[in-house]
Amino acid sequence: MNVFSHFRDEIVASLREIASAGDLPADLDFRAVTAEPPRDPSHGDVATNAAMVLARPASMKPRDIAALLAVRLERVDGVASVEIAGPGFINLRLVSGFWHDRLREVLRAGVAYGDSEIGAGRPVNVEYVSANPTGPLHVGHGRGAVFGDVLASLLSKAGFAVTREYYVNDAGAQVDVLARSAHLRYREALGESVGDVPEGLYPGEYLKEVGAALARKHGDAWLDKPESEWLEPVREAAIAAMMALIREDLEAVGIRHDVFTSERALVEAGRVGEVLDDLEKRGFIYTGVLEPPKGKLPEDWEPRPQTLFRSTAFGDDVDRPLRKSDGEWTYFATDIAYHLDKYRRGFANMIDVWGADHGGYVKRMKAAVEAVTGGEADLDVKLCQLVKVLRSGELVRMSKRAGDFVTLREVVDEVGKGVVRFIMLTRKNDAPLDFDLAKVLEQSRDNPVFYVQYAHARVCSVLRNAAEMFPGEDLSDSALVNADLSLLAAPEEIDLIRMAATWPRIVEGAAEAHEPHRLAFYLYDLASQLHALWTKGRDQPELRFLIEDDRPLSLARLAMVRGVGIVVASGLGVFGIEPAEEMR
RNA sequence: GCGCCCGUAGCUCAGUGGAUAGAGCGUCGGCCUCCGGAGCCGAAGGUCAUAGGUUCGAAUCCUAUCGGGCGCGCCA
Repeated sequence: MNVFSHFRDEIVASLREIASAGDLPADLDFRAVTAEPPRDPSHGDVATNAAMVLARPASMKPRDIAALLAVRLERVDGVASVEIAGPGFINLRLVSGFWHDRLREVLRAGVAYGDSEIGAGRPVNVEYVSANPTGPLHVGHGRGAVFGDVLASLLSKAGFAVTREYYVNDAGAQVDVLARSAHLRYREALGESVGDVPEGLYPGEYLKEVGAALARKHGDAWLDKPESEWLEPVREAAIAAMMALIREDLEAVGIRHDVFTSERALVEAGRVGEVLDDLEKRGFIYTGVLEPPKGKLPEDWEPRPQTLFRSTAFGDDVDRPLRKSDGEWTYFATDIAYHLDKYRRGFANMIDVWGADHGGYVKRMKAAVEAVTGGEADLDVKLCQLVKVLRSGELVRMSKRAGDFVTLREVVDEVGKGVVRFIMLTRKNDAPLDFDLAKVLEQSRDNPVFYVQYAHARVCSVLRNAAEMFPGEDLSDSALVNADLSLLAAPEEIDLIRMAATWPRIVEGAAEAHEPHRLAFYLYDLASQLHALWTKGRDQPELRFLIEDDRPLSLARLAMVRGVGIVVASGLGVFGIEPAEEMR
């Protein structure tokens, strides 16, 4: 249960009753009414702004509305008291039994706790990674990869029908460069001395294996032959090899896409021509000459008539070219066809995860989606900022093997996939991220992965101790749910349960905002509160989780501690991280 | 020049239009013979870049300015 949407429903129901009794205007709009945790916990458990937001439309004083509402809210299940405060807030204080019920809910649900129906089974397509098939993934790709993957899991937990998609850019000039680079390595594999890799080709050593494989399979069939004879087959082989490499890299961080869509296949199926014909008929395509870009002028700039999409009609700054001077489609043109393809496959909700360097591309893509779907589809583009890889504060320089960047694989091999997945979400997607290889392995509060994992391990540890202290006692979740939870009455205990019971609200909020990093911050806070209470037990033995001569109280506290462990596990589950049983 | 993102404590950053803006690190002071050590409690530290505006209420929304990052036809 999302406690806050539950009470919001109760509040709105009460408002409707008041309206039908004639004490409020009949046609009030309640959308602005919220129910939230008050910033200051001493104000109670749930606060609503109802009286303040309705005052003006109802032409009444906030306090008068609050008084009417308070009377009814006092009778709502779980409400202990209602007070009107400040400019017109209504603060609800809940009975502790309400929180005990939530704890039972956690224990019954297990890691499914926090699952929500707000998605109502609606399909969402999350497209992420989509790195060019020209080499291994670097850490920047890794951030987008983890972000997209966890966002997908989060949306799935929130009740959406999620498809994880990878768009394979296997049609542009970059894959021809790849083919030439692979052919060079092929010649090398056949004994030729190629020297330094020429400017304009991919220098990465990972292509040596591709060249060697080509040599094994095809012998000297493409040696000393014109490019036209080998370009296509070499390209196919190289793309396949690169995609295999990328999928291994993704597998190493625990990512598997449901769908791989090939750009080349879309082009060859004539889908680009189709969508552009349609746009042309509707008058969104014309031939024109663009103004030269301001600022840094390309050296070979010359005014030239181009096939342009009227993206300015949909909020873009300039109209965008669809055809290159060699007659090929621009990337944008194929991307329009691709997004229409997603829409036709049933996705009115699309999320694209891109690197921040593609920021200038967002407006035109949104414009295009609006144009080709008649405004029926919603595209959200999430831009992931750069990752700076450090070791104890020192910038880590690029690796030779890959060419010029730190590969995702190197980082995963060094610190583990769970750490990579968590750290990538400890910042908002649009803020730059420092990834310190030394710090993320520290066992300290400064390291969020450790701190959160330690909370789960500590819960497991307490349970292990309990099993020794109370041999024969059933300590499973289904047994703990029957513990006498009314014994959990200390404010610290209710606070901890309240925090754990906020999880469903965090899930829904993060899912709606497409912001998985919120989960990381929440888990850190929850862990912090558990550790604090544990430590408090040192000075105040009566607060310890296990008290040998008070079995009922110990069982109740085990239920609480276990509840926290479940929520941590549920959160780590969304992150795709295995919760730790112990920290050794 | 234009567009997008960002500007919050000494540093790194949270903060879904709500009440007295939070956390970690660092600094200072205390605690640490514990269910599992890798920590806990407290203090100091803020013109939320600046100036206007909208609102009962703005770090949050709008406008302008300043500062930083990214991008700016035929790359993807």
